[in-house]
Amino acid sequence: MQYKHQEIEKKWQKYWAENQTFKASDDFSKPKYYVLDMFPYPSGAGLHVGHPLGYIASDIYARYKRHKGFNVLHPQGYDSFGLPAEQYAIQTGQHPAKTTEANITTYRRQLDQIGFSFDWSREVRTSNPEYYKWTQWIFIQLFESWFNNDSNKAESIDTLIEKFSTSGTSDVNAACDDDVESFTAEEWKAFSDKKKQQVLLQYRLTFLSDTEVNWCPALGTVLANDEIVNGVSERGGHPVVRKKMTQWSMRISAYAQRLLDGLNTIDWPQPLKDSQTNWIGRSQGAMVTFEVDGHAEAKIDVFTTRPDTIFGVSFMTLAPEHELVAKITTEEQRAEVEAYVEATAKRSERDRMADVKTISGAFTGAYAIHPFSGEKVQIWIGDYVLASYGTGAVMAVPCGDQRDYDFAKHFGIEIPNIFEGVDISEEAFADKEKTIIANSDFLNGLSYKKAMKRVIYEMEQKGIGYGKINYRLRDAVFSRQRYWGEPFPVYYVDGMPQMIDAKHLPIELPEVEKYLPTEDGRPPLGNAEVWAWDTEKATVVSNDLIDHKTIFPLELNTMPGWAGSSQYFNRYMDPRNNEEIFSKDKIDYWKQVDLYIGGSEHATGHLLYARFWQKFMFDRGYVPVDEFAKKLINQGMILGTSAFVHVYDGGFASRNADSERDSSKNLIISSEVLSLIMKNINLFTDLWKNSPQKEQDIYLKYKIDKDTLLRVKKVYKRLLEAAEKLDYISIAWLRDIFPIRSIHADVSFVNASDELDIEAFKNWRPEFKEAEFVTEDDGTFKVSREVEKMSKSKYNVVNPDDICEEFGADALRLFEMFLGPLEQSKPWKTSGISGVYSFLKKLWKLFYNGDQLEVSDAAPTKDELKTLHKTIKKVEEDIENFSFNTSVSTFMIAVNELTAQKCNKRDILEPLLVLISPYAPHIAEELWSKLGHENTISTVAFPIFDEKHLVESTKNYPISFNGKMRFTMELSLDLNKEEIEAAVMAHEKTQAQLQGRTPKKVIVVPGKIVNIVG
RNA sequence: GCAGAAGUGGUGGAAUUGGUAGACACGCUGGACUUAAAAUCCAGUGGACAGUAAUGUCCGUGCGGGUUCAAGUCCCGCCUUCUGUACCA
Repeated sequence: MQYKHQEIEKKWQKYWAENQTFKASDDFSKPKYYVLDMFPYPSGAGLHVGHPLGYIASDIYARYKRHKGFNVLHPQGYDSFGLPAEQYAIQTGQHPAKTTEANITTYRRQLDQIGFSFDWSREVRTSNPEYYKWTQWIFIQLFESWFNNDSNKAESIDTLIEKFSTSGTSDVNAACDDDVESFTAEEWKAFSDKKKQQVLLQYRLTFLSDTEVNWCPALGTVLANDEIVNGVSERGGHPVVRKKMTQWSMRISAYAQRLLDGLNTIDWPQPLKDSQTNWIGRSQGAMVTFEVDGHAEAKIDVFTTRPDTIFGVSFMTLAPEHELVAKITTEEQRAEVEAYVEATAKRSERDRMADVKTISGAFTGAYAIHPFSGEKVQIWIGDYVLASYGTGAVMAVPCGDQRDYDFAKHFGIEIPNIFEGVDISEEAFADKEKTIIANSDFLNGLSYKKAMKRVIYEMEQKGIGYGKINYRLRDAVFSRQRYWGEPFPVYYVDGMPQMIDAKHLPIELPEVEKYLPTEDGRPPLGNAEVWAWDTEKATVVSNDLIDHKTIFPLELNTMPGWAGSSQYFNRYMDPRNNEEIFSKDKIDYWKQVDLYIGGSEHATGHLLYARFWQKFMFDRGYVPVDEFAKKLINQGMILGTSAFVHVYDGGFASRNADSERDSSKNLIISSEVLSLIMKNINLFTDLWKNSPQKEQDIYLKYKIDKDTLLRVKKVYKRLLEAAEKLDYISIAWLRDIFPIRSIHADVSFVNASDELDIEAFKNWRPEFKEAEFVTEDDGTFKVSREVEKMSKSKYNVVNPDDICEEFGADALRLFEMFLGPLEQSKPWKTSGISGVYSFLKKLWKLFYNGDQLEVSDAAPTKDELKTLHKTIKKVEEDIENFSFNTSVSTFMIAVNELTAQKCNKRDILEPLLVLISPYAPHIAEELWSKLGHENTISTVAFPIFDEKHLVESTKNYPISFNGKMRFTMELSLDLNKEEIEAAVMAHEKTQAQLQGRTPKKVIVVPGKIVNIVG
């Protein structure tokens, strides 16, 4: 019997589905293991071979853990709300639910054919009402919570109301809006109901606020910071402008410190932790208040990380958008300031970012009062100060900050030096460690650290400032002006948001005619006709019925993409529960994800938001741990190996002098021919110019040998012939230049030896139908290769369907792992797959002799046992270290050795199959059943490594001389150092190496190496 | 600019604590089988030099130094590539 991958793989995929082999049980007595892949978005393009890489790795690990006796949870589902389906709906009018469903079907088929051990009974889809019911539920919980800075955790809003009614705001230390007012308990009690709601909204963990948002006119929506790349939308590259809108936000900033601290408790890749740390952007410093001269009511608050340099302040800079600008600008300066403000507003975010070098600004004419010295300092505006960071104002210390320094130099502002023994004539001095403060009153002579402490103390004494930790992390905008997302469970009474009672959830997405924003600029849900909340019947009713008494309008925004993916990992633990988000006993058993695998692009989006929600859920007692994923691995990207053909792009020598260059007549040159031409371009030009030279002179002039000249002449002749076929005389040869245009060829037309199927290429690209192809000497045409991202536009996409068809899922799985370390990005080359495919055939042949299954029950030999146990050891270590590439090599070595040993012993082959089964599950199941087993191999115990089979009595010692290995020598491991040395010195080759010299030293490391020095 | 990762044959990569550099595979070369091709199998394959040959010598892990009996691996300085991030006060 031959190894027939197609038959075998279909058979076992069917078996697994029918027997629900990979269904995770809720048997709480077994140890659990939770392996999760990052939530896939089912795109219309389907999978390419790069996508399953992480899934294969996690699947191997999941299967391995089953062999190790764990109750494994390995679910899969779909992040099925999202922009592409909606964009498609706008273009075609098709309901996004429909296209999403179709995409999921394709996706599922592709996943199934790779043989993943997913527990599909737990599948979730974020766009299913039964699922988003719980996304809405969490939103309500956030609304009903506030963050108590004193307890450092989220609490029910009731405890805040309690505080307000007993002691007003005096006892409240909360994460809240900046502009909250203070009141007493009596005042609180006297507030109207609406006023109370307004106040509470400033404290809730999800809240409405007028925020400056990133508005993308082309997409008609607001984008989060991480959805913007270089000032344009990540999706589609559309421009983004800043705009004020009323939006739901999430008070993630309350968790900044805990999100930072939590990073120390989880096993995540350092680069990922670093980017979260950066994103959170903690900086320690002080808030300082500056009075403005002549404006008693105006105060400028600044945040600084260098309060120790406060005596170096020689001016202040406000962001052009700062609210005080208009107020304090003097009449003389007004025209200039207004012109500058207008000019900055016009500049797009992108321009501002691209243009970091240009220094610009304007003097307001106003002066601030230095809080310590009482001196007057100029107030400027400049666009290097960002309105959105800190307070939108800085105290400028030109001697200690390069940007302030540059600004001061540019505008001729004074640069006082407050550092001892430092020259600041060329640049600012920012080295904290070497700082000694001078010319600074009470700070003179102090180091950075001491000055910091002292100055903050003085500020607090004088009431002009205080020590503060600032975070870059902004509250996350949670509203999107989209159709295809979770609706908010919110209606509005008198402009105040009200939560719909959790028992009425889900609030389902309404039907709309058009998926675009309404004509008056409301979000797409503004098109819905049945979108009002009847508080008496507790149901969604027609908009006509809105009376603002019992029937109210519903929220028109929807939730962002990250809403559904911030809780799905917990929902998988109990996905069909309609009573609770998950039951307590299940979350207590499964707890958290043990291994999470996915791409690094989610570093500051999904992975930060999900951690935030988890911490919130932990605070409110819903989950037992405050980090959702113990260990995380970023799989690298699989890149494509693009193929290029090179089209000659220069002139031709024509028969008819005034004939135009005909664009349909092309010369396409094979890659090795091309490099010969490039290297010897001047020789070709000389050949064309017909300057006859002696061969000897050519060799000398061009420094080439006879063979090269011969090749050059051959190629030259072929080029002439090709030009002639195109009706030209020749290429118009130019000295030093051979113009070419490189164009992508579809990789499916190229074989393992980089040879192009010319006919296929011509059919694909009809404009080259008439082109002449200049081939290699052997008549083949070679493309050149380059590694690029895998993408349709580069024609280097490889589809896993084709691979599964031709080589099978097992080969695909093995090959993806074999390519290289999981975390690294690496290029895909389909030709390499033949290696793992023939490995599978060799494995098959260990069991089959022709059509005959031949497996012996005889006792294995010592060598066979050694091969087996060395493989067990290595493979187990590899899996534990996620070094899957090396275990594939190990399998190959094992099978090569067993083949050489002609081993067909059951006692060897059975454990070998278990080892291989996580990697190549189909062939393992098939051979396992052929050996007479009735049950699946997937839960058979992993073989146990036994050291005794690897114990050696001798060692083949490498004998080196001055560190260079010269020969090896078989010696007993029982020998001690002296005996080894004696044996080595006695060896004739040693004497030959020494040539009579006496060694200075002989290093003997028993069991390892011998090194003779001298 | 800052942060992180990585530079090893023609290619992907291996060498887990400093101890035989290049495992395993692709590709290539030669051979067997075949009318032929594919598939399969066998042998060789880092470079240079010497030798009919067995074999031997030298060079070799981005570059330059250092530590060590011994360095791809450790230390110092530089170069290149990739990834992330950026007027963050």
